[in-house]
Amino acid sequence: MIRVEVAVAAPLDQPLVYDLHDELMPALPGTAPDPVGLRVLVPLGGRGVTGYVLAVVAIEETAYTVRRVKKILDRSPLFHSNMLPFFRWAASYYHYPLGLVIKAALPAGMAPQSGREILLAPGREQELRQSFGAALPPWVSDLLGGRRLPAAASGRLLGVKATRLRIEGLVDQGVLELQETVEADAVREKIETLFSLAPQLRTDLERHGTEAGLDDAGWSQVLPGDLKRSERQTLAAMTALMDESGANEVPARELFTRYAGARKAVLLLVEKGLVERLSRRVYRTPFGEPLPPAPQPEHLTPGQEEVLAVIEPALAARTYRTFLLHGITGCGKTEVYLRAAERTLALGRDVLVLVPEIALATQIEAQFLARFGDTVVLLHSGLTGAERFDQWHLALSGRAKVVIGARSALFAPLADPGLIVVDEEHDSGFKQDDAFRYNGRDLAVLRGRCHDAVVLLGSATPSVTSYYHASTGKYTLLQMTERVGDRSLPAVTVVDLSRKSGGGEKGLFRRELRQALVDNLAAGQQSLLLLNRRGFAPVLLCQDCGSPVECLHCHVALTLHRAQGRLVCHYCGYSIDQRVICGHCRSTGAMVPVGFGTERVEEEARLLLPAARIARLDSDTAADRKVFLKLLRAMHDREIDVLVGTQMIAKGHHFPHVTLVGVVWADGGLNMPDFRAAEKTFQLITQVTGRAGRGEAPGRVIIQTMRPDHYSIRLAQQHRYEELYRQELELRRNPAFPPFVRLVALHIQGEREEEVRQGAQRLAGFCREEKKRLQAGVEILGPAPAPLEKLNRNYRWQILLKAADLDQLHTLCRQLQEHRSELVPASCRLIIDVDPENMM
DNA sequence: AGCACGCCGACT
DNA sequence: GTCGGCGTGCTC
Repeated sequence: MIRVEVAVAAPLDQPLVYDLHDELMPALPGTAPDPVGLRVLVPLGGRGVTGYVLAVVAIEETAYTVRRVKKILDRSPLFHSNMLPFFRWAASYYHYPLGLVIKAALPAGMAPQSGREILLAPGREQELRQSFGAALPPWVSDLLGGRRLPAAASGRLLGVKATRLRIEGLVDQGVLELQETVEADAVREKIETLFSLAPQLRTDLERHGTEAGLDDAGWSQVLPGDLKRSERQTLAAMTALMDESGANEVPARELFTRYAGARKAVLLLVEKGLVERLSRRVYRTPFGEPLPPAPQPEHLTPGQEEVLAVIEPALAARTYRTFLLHGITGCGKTEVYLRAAERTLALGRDVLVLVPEIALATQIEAQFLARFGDTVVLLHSGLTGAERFDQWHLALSGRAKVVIGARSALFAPLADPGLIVVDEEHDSGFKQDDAFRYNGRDLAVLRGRCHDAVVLLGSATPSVTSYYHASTGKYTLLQMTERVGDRSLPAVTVVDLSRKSGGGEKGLFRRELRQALVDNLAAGQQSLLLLNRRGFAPVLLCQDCGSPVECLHCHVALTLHRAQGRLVCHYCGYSIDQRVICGHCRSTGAMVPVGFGTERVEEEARLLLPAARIARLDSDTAADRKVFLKLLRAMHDREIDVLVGTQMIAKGHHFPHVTLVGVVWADGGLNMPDFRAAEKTFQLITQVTGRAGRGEAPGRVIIQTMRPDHYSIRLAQQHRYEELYRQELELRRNPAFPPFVRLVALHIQGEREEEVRQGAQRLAGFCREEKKRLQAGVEILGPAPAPLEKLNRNYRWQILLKAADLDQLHTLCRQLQEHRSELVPASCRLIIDVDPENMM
């Protein structure tokens, strides 16, 4: 028996100690296996939960009774022990329980809990039937029908008080039984059956066979005489298939497709020892038909040469270092990533490539696949559970050397990452906004440090924070200022929407943009139209009383989605039919759409360009990855003239035939209560601007805005990143915002308004006292209702903590955690958001 | 997170 | 006087 330390998949801030008994060990192949990294099912209170073995410990005396591990859930560890410092650090930095950090790091659907199945005791049908009388609930009928109730259904029944008592009563009488079970993992490995010829038969065939296979006479020399026709045909099909594939075995599926009679016959052949049956793990792959990769360039640009000359020695040194690669759009950053990856693989180390969203994985994936073939795996939420599970195992087993993926791929089980690339490092998509609020980019830097790896952060518009780190020497700055092939950055025109315009200027497009769209279509070129808001109109107003239609669960206006005929809440997903009656004045008068979204842009574009092929790309149309890929491909094949979309069309895509980009309304983001509003606006405009003129023809960009003089728009127009950075630094000095201070946001949410408000006030009061006690230089802002005060039925308040010294914030957060139960009622949730990205 | 235990209001 | 509501605290 050994004693192990286990992080359980529950919000506990301590690992727990369990005994691992020898009789569970046979589940593990090999001698003296190291249990670290294994999943185990452990008792916790009255149930069984998944835990992760952290270490073998030599604790003898304990103040509590040590319980024993119920079950080992894996045959081999799911992560290398070298990941543990990383997990631990992430847990303490983000004030999130270690067990849940590990759960988030592993593929989903692999943290089973124990449940209870209800079953009928033998011979007690009568009593069960009688106790319910005439009207049998469906579950009772199921039991009488000889079925046992699976854990999920049983859990639902036991959750209802009255039913629970009734069931417990029947259990006491011995009519029903409860049986503890563990749900199976949602995903499992896939095993394929293959058949091969027995060695003896194979050598015989080789001796007698000819290139063209055996004729009847040949077969009869080799084979026993008493074979059925179907057996002979099976062997013939097998040899034919093996000839085609050049392999020594035939997958059962292929064999049966070729010759259906083989299903039975092959079993006879196995019995007779002529054929052998094998099984082999197959890895389900998510690679569809890849986009056509750009060919590998023969020469690197001087800019690429220059930065690689710095990166390569750092790779060879095998020490931690972070580079910030600031390269303008179209300068060929991807090629730098590819060369750096090549170098890393040559050193025998692994490569991790992170992109902010799945859409971009597709582009990068095509390049990496073309260059590195099947050492590449993909990990992101667009994969099915089974695919992700298999891709994960390919990395774990060391067969895959390159992992490409979104945020969560950061946890990929590569044994020895030597290079971690974070593309579009400024993108807020790296920040996860659910319970475990980590920033993928920041954790990538940390992981690099843990593995002595080079971290390469790339962007055309680096985040102010990263650029600041580069200026202080924490990161090394690399610059690329020339576009590939000497292409110039496109000319950008700003159109002032606030100026009252002359006749014929109704609608979304002003004269410049209308004309440009018409001309560009006539020239046979592609155009992009960006508006960072989906739907048809963001608000629907009652004509009589002027009140907007709001979400039931959130205090926000519903967005009209005309294509679906529905009003949709963009925060919680609630939706109703668009034919509503005003809830405020009950007027049945008309409801008027106000404002505009991508659907409306698409509609206006169709009116303006009736002959054009127009498509829309936003999270409504691209919800399905297949549809998304189809749209991208259609764009590449020039089957689309005008692509309308949200920021999704702005990021990273290489569209060589786009020569016009129109930003329909650039100000949306500027009105947000977010100190990064200007930075984000600059990034979005610059990114979308970069989509124009990536091919032979030069590009042109038209930006429509109400605030043509706003510095973020003016500087984006002039391609002046450095100036934007300097402006932002000045603005953030006072009042202080990152990078000069670190932030932690405390979110308190719950269904009862008063409790949330009071909890928030107690929390803020506690913070102020602790600040005094610790003499900390922490600034405490709030409590204040969150900008979206009610969301998903929850009232939300927040407190913002600022400090120049991060350690002081961490100390304060730890104090908070400790006194959490006294401060916030159990009905409210407290979320600690370290380095918040989204201030809403 | 879930589950057990313990204290108060509405009912037999 | 009991049942069942939910708030409080613990889990190796």
